[in-house]
Order: sequence, then C-alpha cells, then structure tokens
Amino acid sequence: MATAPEGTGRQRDPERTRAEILDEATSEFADRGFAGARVDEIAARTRTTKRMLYYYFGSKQGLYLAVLERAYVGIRALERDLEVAHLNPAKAVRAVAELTFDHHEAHPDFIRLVAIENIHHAEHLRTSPVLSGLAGPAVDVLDGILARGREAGLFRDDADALDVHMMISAFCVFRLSNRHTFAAIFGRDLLEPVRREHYRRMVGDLVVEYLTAHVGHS
Amino acid sequence: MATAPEGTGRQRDPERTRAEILDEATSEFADRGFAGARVDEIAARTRTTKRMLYYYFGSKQGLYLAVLERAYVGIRALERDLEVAHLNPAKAVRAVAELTFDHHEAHPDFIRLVAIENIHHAEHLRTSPVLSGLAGPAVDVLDGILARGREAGLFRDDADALDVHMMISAFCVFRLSNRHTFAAIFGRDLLEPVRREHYRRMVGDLVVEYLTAHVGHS
DNA sequence: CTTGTTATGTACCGTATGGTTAGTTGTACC
DNA sequence: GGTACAACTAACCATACGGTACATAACAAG
Repeated sequence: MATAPEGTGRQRDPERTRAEILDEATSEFADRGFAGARVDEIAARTRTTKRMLYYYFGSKQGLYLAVLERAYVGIRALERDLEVAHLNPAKAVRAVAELTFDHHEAHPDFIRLVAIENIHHAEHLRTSPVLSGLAGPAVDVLDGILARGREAGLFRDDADALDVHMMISAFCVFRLSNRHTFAAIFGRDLLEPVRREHYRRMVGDLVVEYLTAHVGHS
Repeated sequence: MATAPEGTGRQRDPERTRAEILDEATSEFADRGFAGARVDEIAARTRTTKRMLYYYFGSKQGLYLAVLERAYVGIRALERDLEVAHLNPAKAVRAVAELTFDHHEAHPDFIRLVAIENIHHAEHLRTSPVLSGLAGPAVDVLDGILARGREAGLFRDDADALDVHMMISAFCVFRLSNRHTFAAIFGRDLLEPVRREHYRRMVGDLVVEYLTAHVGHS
C-alpha cells in the first residue's frame, strides 16, 4: 500500500509536481495566450524540467487543456452550492449576480483563459469531455428563480435563464477582460477598490430593474 | 505632380499595397492573436512579399499597431456623428445602445482585436499617440443625454456617462467576444439571426430601465 | 537485496519563424 | 532617353521553440 505522500519528506511526489506544473502553466497561459506562452518558461518556473511537463501532459496543447479544465470546474461548484430558495425572487437574482461578480473578481486568470479560449473559437473546450455538460447548475438555479418571479407577477416573461445569465456574465466579465483597453482609452480603472461597491450594486440593480420593468403597468 | 494612382492600370501602387497588407494582417491577427499570427502567412495572402511588410511597417509589432489603430478609428467617427439632440433622453440612450450593438455586430474583427489587446494589457494601445484621446465622442454624447435626463427628473443620478458606456459595451462586446465558449457550454449561439432583435431590444431595455428605476418613487 | 516500475534529469534535434541582405525594375521628372 | 528614387523580389540567416532520446535514481513489493 502506498503511504500517502504528504509534506516535504519525499523526493518524488507526482501529485505535487503535477499541481505545480498546472499552477505555473495557468499563469503563463493566462498571461500570454496559447501561442505566446513558452513551454520552457513554464518549466523554468517549476522545480522540475520540461521533460516532466511532457511526461504528464503529452504536449503544449494537452497542458493547456488541463489548465482550462481545472479552471472551469471551480466556478460551477460554487454555483451549484448557492442556496437561494429562502430568498424572494428579486433578492435571489441579485444574489446570483453578486456571486458571479465576486467569483470573477477573485479569479482573473479564469476570465483571461476564457478570453483566450474564445480567440481560438473554443476549439479545445468543445472537444473536452470534462467540459461538456457544465451548463447545469447556473442555469437551473436561475430557471427556478425566474419561474417563481413570473408566477408572483413580479418578473417579465420575455427573458429566459440563459438571457439573464448572459446579462450578468457580460457585465462581470467585461469589467475584468476589458479592463486594460478601457483604462487606456477612458482613464478609469474598473477594478479600483473605491468603485467596487458601486459596480457590485450596479449588476444587481441592472438585472432586477430589467426583470421587474413595467410589470403590472401598461 | 503625381497622377493619382487609380484603378488597376499601375504595376506599382504603394497605397494599394499598404491597404492590402493591412487587410490581410487584420484578419490574421484577429484570428490568431499577436503571437499566433504568422508574418509569412499574412504575406502569402497578399500579392506582395514579406519584405514589403517590413518595408512599410518595420516589424510584426509595427504592423499589429497599424492594424489596431485603423480598427479603432472607425467606431469613434460613428459615435461622433450620431445625432440625438432631437430625441427624448430615454430614446437617446437607446439609440446609443443600438448604435453600439449594430457596430459591434458588423465588425467582429474589431472586437477580437480589442480582446487580444486586453490579453496584452493594452500595452500597444497605451503607447500609441494615435489612440490616446479617443475617448471624446462616445462619452460626450452620453454625458449630454444623462444631464438632460436628470434635469427632467427621469434618470437616476448615481451613474455617470462612463458607467453607462460600460454597461452598453459589456453587453454588446460579450455577445461577440464570448460567443464561442457560451455556445460550447450552453448550446446557444448568441449571434443567431432569429435572436438578433430580441437582444437588440434587450440592451436598450436594460439601460433605460436601469436609468429610470425608482425615480420619483420611494 | 533484488527487481520492476514510476518519476526525473540532461542533452540534444528539426524546423518554423521573425527578420535581413543584396539586388532589380517601374515611374516621374527633366 | 537618361537619371534618381521609390517600390518591389528573391534568397538567405539566426535562433527560439516545441518536442524527444537516452540515461538514471527513487520508491514499493517480495
């Protein structure tokens, strides 16, 4: 039986080596894109050599895919565990919006990887079995909230869960992914801490006001 | 005096050569990113050779910058010429939102270049004299509309022109820039023609409902 | 202690790629 | 029709880069 490899006692530790490679690869890919990332550079930043990188992941593309998969799994777990049944529909969508807002802000590398993957027409994402069928949680939660809101006569009925998810993502993603060109042109850093609460309230307001607009009127 | 180089009569035509290089470079850079783009590939797609590319633009980076500058100039001209003085504030913001929506949809390459530039932390954009001070038109127009809306007691006063511009851009940019990962995960193509009008109305509603929310109430 | 296997390090390779050197030809002007 | 310059071509170069061949050392099991 294998004694669990813990701490720093071992000289050989595949788990740790793998994780270390993934960590450095994540930051290199997020920083320079797929083509711009350098395999030698990733290897140099770990305690191992380039050889190990190919030993575990086969190719640059294989490593990139592994990085992408690990990054995507995180956010879905969060969404799945969000508990909103006890909130009224308006507060519930706001909670979803703020969860997205907080997660994206806390994981800029994830956002960058998504941007990079889009430049490549999501060709890696599309062919990864791990990443197919990730849609579940986020959409289901929103679907439930919208249904409740419509039944109560609070929400408009011409927007579905995917539309709302898209609205929220658009706002939260843009704030990170377009931060640099926005700052360069308009001179405002969208991530400045002083403005954080303002924008956090803004996503919530945005989606709630949109959903409750004119319901009951004309 | 130079007889204006027109038509196809000439064997040598610097203007045409330059433009042709820029066209092909735009699509190559937009398609593969800066590092992924191949200088040889760009040259092969033009009627000239790689040497000309260096003759006119000096380096791969110089060419990329020229591409970026040309792409950015277009949209600002549009915004500057938008006439909204005769519209009431709500209709005016909606017009701005729809102009952005239409432009982005018509120029996917521009959106892709912006995404790529953001991956590079906007380092090229920041150092380009041509691209500094491009903020003007879009913000001024929105600023005027918001002022009118607030004076008339129609609009809330806790969002400025940049905030609104950001909201609109976020929505319109996301629809294009994140099209592929969104489709891969959720199975919905945000650019499907059937949904076009739905989304176009959605940006307008979004920003108008947000701005007019609760004004005059509680 | 031996042995098979997994993990790891060193040194190297072929080629794709950005960039250049050197020379050639069309065009305007006199 | 000669001349000077801008526009253009072809062949070449150095090296950065993804990837590999080969050797070896740590570990678990008997």
